Amino acid sequence: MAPSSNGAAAPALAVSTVIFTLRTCETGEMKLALALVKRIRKPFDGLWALPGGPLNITEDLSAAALRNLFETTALQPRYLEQLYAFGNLDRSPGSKIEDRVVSIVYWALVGSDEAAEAIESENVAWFWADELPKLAFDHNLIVDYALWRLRNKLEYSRLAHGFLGERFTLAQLREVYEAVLGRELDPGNFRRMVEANGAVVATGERLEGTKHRPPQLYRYDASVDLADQGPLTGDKK
Amino acid sequence: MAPSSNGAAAPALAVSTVIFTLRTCETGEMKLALALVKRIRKPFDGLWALPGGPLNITEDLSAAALRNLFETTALQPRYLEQLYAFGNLDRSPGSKIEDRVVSIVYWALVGSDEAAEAIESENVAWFWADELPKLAFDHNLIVDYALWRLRNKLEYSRLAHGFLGERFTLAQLREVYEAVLGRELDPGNFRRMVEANGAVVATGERLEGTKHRPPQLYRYDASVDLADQGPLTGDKK
DNA sequence: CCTAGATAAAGTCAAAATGACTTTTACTAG
DNA sequence: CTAGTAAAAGTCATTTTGACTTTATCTAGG
Repeated sequence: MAPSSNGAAAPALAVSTVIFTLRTCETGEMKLALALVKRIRKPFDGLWALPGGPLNITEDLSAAALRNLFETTALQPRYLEQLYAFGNLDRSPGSKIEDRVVSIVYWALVGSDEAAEAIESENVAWFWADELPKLAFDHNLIVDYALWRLRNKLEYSRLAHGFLGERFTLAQLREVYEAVLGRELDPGNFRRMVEANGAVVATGERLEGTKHRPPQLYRYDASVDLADQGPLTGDKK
Repeated sequence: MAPSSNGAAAPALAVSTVIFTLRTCETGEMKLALALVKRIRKPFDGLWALPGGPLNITEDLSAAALRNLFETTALQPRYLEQLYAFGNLDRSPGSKIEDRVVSIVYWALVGSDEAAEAIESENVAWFWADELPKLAFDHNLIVDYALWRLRNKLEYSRLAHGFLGERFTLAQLREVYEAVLGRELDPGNFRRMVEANGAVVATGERLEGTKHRPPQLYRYDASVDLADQGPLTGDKK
């Protein structure tokens, strides 16, 4: 059961994370962004890559993802889910077989208000999800898959909450959906969908100071889970 | 990038597979079954477990899954997909931390005709998915999650093909759906759903020898993929 | 105070999808 | 020729969906 202890060579194990947030772009609309780090050694020296690192032997997989998320951005995510284990032989062309790494990749959502306080530096930066440069290793493929999962999950879960604060208007919630799905949604139909779903409740409060009819503030019903956390937290109905 | 080569202890990596098939039970109806192997050493000596083993350094993750599937049952699957990476610290209670194993688990579908020829022995056997004994490690949790995924994927993909031969009647296809979902489906509505979906085409041939009106034989439209194979094979629309 | 502009919130309506049925067809067995 | 069976086609009321209209409630500016 422990190949590394019987002398045979074993692939190394790393954990990486795709960290999503929503940020306001030049035109004023919300857009999906993700955090990348610049590589400072071979292979792919100088290219941007997903944050990640080795898994400590005393650390759960998700704990490793949280740790490297915190180490790179100084943030705690609102949502974290395992994405996929990437282990193809050709994912680091030119590397020696002894240096083979299997990456277990997580994806995370960070509140857009908090993301503003995230560390940014020469080597850590946010990129628009639809304008990514060529990334190191197979990381473009990984990001594409993470985007696909995010968009799919949004429809039948409370994922949007991962980007918003405790209280929000339906227009804000709709903005999140529009930014993630990349298309406009009809406000009336969106309201009907959200109200039928039942995961969101009106607080009775209103958001003041708009230059139009003040909207209701809503919150998520705490009895509904944020979303499917994988097999580890129950309730697959 | 390679923690095992810099002296720090690293968790070992293994690949396991949940192998599903459909078999006819005593009452004559199809039921979902899965292949298990009996453990012959500690921990969990004597309990049944998912087939699996270490990942060779020169082997892709899916190749390792195929290899251990073949080694235990002498079968090739019709469908193979990565399920999840299980790496919790407490998944092998009583084991020493140095013996920690992270398992990347795949799930596979095997044709019901072929499954009849699979190896069966004292230590390898098929179990009904709804009548499993207590399994080794966290394998009951893993199987539950695999079942959940199977049932969810069935609805929007051609997964059922994984259990059937090239040509099949709509009644046979419906039987697969009923066995996997565990409930009866209306034949008329099922036909309408399948025809609207368009993944299945009539061959023009009929199945003779029934004691009623002979049904059309259908096949899957080859231009449609069997199902989502994860991020590695494109086409997430 | 009145009006224009904005968006919230509610409502309308036709088309499409769904679930529960019925009818007709084409075979086998006796 | 008849009964039994399941295939295949069709019916129908309900629900869901997408596109759209109307009304309500605020601010800003005259």
